[in-house]
Amino acid sequence: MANIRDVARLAQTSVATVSAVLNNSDPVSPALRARVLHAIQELNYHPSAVARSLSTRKTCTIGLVMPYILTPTAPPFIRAVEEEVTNAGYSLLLALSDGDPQREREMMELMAQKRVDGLLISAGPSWDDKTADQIEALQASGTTRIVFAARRSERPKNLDAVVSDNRNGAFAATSHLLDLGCTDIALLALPALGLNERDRILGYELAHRERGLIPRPELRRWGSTSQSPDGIALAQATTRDLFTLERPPDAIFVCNQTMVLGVLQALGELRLDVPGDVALVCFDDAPWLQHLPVPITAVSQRPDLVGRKAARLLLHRLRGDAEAAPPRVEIVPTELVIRESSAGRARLAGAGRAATATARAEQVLEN
Amino acid sequence: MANIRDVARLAQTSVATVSAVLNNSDPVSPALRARVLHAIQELNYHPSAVARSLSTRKTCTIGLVMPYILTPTAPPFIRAVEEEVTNAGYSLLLALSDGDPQREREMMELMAQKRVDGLLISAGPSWDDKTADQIEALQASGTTRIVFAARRSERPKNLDAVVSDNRNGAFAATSHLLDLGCTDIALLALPALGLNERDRILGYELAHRERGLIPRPELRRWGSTSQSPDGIALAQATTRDLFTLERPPDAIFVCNQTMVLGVLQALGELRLDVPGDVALVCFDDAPWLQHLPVPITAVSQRPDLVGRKAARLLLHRLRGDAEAAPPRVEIVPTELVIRESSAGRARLAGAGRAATATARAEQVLEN
DNA sequence: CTGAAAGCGCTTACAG
DNA sequence: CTGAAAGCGCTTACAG
Repeated sequence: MANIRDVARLAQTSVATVSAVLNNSDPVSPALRARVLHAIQELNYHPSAVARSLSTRKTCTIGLVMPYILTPTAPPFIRAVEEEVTNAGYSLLLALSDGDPQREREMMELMAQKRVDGLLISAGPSWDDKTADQIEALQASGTTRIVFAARRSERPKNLDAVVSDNRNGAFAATSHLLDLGCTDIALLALPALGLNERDRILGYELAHRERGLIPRPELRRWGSTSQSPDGIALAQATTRDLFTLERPPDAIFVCNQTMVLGVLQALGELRLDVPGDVALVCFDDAPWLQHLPVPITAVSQRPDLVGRKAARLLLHRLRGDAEAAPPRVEIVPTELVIRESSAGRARLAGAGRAATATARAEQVLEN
Repeated sequence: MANIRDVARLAQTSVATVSAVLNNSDPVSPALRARVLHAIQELNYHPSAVARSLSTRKTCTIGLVMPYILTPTAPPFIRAVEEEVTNAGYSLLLALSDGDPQREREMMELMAQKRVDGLLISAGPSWDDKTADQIEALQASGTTRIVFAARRSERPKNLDAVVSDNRNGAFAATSHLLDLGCTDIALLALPALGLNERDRILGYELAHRERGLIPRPELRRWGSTSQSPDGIALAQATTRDLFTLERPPDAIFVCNQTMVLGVLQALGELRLDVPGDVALVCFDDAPWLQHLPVPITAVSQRPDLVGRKAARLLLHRLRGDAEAAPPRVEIVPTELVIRESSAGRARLAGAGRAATATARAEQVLEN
């Protein structure tokens, strides 16, 4: 493959001049520039970004390390990050850790060796201190700017972060159910390993506490993060089990979309009516949730905004404008989109639990 | 940041030796190796992959250029690619063109400049000759090995490719509906820009032709690739329109998941029963499709296998084992998963179109 | 405006 | 086993 010297030779000039026309760094006479451009064409020359990076000590590459891509929020998140990064003239190096802390660390080390200019990290649910130490060392070495995106962790402290408002989303969902008069709200939670998961549980509890209530412990159940049939089956079994309680729930707050399918299946088998017998709210929205026979109330997230803001924050730091500004944690609002699976209950209360309602309510509450 | 010379100095040896312990390329005495390792620790040294790449002329990086990530098949595809690539010691550079040929070309040029060892390309729906020329030049320059993945194109010829069996998937779906006695099968197609889209239409037509039938032209409608509410609304409007025909369809083959929501919405409004009045088959499967009140028959794809095989093929070429072997086109089979939305019709035929069926059939036909 | 040369941080014969 | 040196392909003062 041709290099810059070949081009210089063919254009009868020096490599410095070729470099100048390549980067518009120095003025070059039109005639010479034309000769150079022609030589580039002729030789099918593609300047080596590798050599350029070695020389400039910048790779124009952003790394993104995240645990999963098979979640509903991952694709729009990645899409937004990629868009921002590309528009700023950077490339995106993607690494998926599958939630394995060991892999997470290896991937971060690799990103460091590849000398990415910035690193976007979505902390896996099993994020540990060893990983945090590594991040701190990386950050301290001063070569790579780091921002938590979508999933942060308490360690390291002093790291920029952009995440969804999980707590208020769960708080709004739970408050909504309480407002509707539900008294026994089951929580189908995700293993509380990460901050996101814990914040959803916290929101559920705060909504109760605010009214001087304490949710019954037996109503809190653990689901699975798995997007596969296992996740569905577990939610189904758990729901069945909830209705063997002496005092079964009159509402269920489900912490992810996959589990909703299992819950609905179980409720169908038990011939329980939504929302007549049980109100339902889901964390995270999707088109199909609103096109079900009984549209499901959902906490809608904006993973695209999370990605966009995280990328912009990182890029902003990289430009050096805010090099040493104090770390910033941005919380992207979530929205409660109220649909029949919960709202129908208000009407039913008036009508003394008439037949399955058909009218569709769709209001939006912003946090 | 410390470099290899700093390490050599601290360990009181030469850079060649440090390099040797870093790469296990040459035997080094245990004592010296320990000194080197200690110096590396001490200096928090991360060898520069950039410098290494310049020297070795290999970046251990694979590029992936694809149009969309917001489709149901993209995430499992990317996941599999990333996994294979990572396990082979490579990194993944991801670029999303959004289907814009201009961007597609810029991204490919950038990948070339970054000197990726291999390139996985998912041809956008608007793939044009200019892009094909560029690919050919890239391939000819001999630095980057290229494989079409998930979406190929007729040009350039002689390129490795791994794609889903769109044609047979559509063929199986249509044949299944014809076998059930459907005579007027509407096709809700996607704009026929890419090979994938055209193959689905082709499969629909071949199934008819095999029986000496020719589908009525007014039953073929164009939907949208959009995953947004627009895509749903268009499918909804189109479905309504289909039932203003003098002779409306008794089955609909829908070419993607998003459109199914619009179709179901329209059928609901028209108070048409699935599968009693209209049988329904969807290209591409999803968990929620089988948990709907009437589970939907679907052509199930294996985007993960497509990604895995494409990555492996590329990696295999890179290892040089099959450097110059003739190009290979792998077609990954699709499966028809038969559910109530079509299978129910067989039973109804027997029962003289009784009330909505409730039994669930789930068989699998392999192509 | 243009050109010769040092330097970015590695690897890899090559000589000892 | 170990060390000095050239080379990978750029950029960037620096001198003309």
